[in-house]
Amino acid sequence: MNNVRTSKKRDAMLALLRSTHCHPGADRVYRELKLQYPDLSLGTVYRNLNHLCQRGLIRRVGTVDGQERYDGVITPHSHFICDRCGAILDLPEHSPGRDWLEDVGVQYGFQAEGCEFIVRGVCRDCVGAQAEADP
Amino acid sequence: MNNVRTSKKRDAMLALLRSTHCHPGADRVYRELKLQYPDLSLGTVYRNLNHLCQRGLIRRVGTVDGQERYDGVITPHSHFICDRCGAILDLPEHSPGRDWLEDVGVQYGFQAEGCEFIVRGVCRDCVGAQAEADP
DNA sequence: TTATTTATCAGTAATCATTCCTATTAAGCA
DNA sequence: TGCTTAATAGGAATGATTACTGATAAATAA
Repeated sequence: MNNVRTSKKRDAMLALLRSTHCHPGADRVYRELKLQYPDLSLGTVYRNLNHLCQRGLIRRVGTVDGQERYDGVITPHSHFICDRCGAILDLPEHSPGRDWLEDVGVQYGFQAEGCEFIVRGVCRDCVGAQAEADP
Repeated sequence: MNNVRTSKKRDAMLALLRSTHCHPGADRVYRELKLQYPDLSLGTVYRNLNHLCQRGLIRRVGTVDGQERYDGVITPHSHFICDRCGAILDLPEHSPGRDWLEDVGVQYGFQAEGCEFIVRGVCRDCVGAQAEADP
């Protein structure tokens, strides 16, 4: 007796998120898997994204242009978000010393579940496009 | 000739954001200033929040329960976000060494505009509430 | 001060991401 | 093979944010 059943569509979502580095949003996941599963519903995509997050199999990266973005790679690493085109890049891990997190946790009385470091700016492609436009 | 005029409501919004540590969202700003300016419009709140962000006078902190949250204190510091009640706390600054940011910037070709470190978990009040519920 | 220009605003409609609802399907187990 | 119920499709509902339009008021000059 297990209260979580296997689901081909959910498995496909997890596989898709694990195989890409573009940190897609719900709409992107929906459109890509719709090709393989023509009867896929957008509600199913959202439900399974939440389901996978709750089980810790994927992570929310942040919202870009009002859309939540997801990451199937859950090993510790940082992210760069391009404010121009919305691209999200993986960066090497940057976390504070465990002592820093413990210190502020004790000082402020919170229980830390996780932490992330996010860099914002303009990505390589957008910098290049700007350079071409401004001679 | 200046293309930015002073506005009592915009000034009041900036003053409110600078005077509080709760990192309010648009709705909170609207409800608080509605007391002082009964004819305040929600559209004005959103327009001015974007306006102040573009001028670098306030910062977006992140979305909590689907609502964008804002910070009027723009000196470098980190944030803690409570996944239970949505509270956002200010933490001391924690940034990587400038060399780290420059190194990854060169490596990945991006121009960094800013970076932030976010800790998520359960805040002191919610930990206490949980302790009371579970004897 | 008065006139002119136009940034700002109130009010409301529209947009869009996300969630909720209900009947239906199918995964796991006996 | 049935039974139970998690998972689903489809669509309606929600809610934050934006867009639109006519009115208002801040800066500047006459």
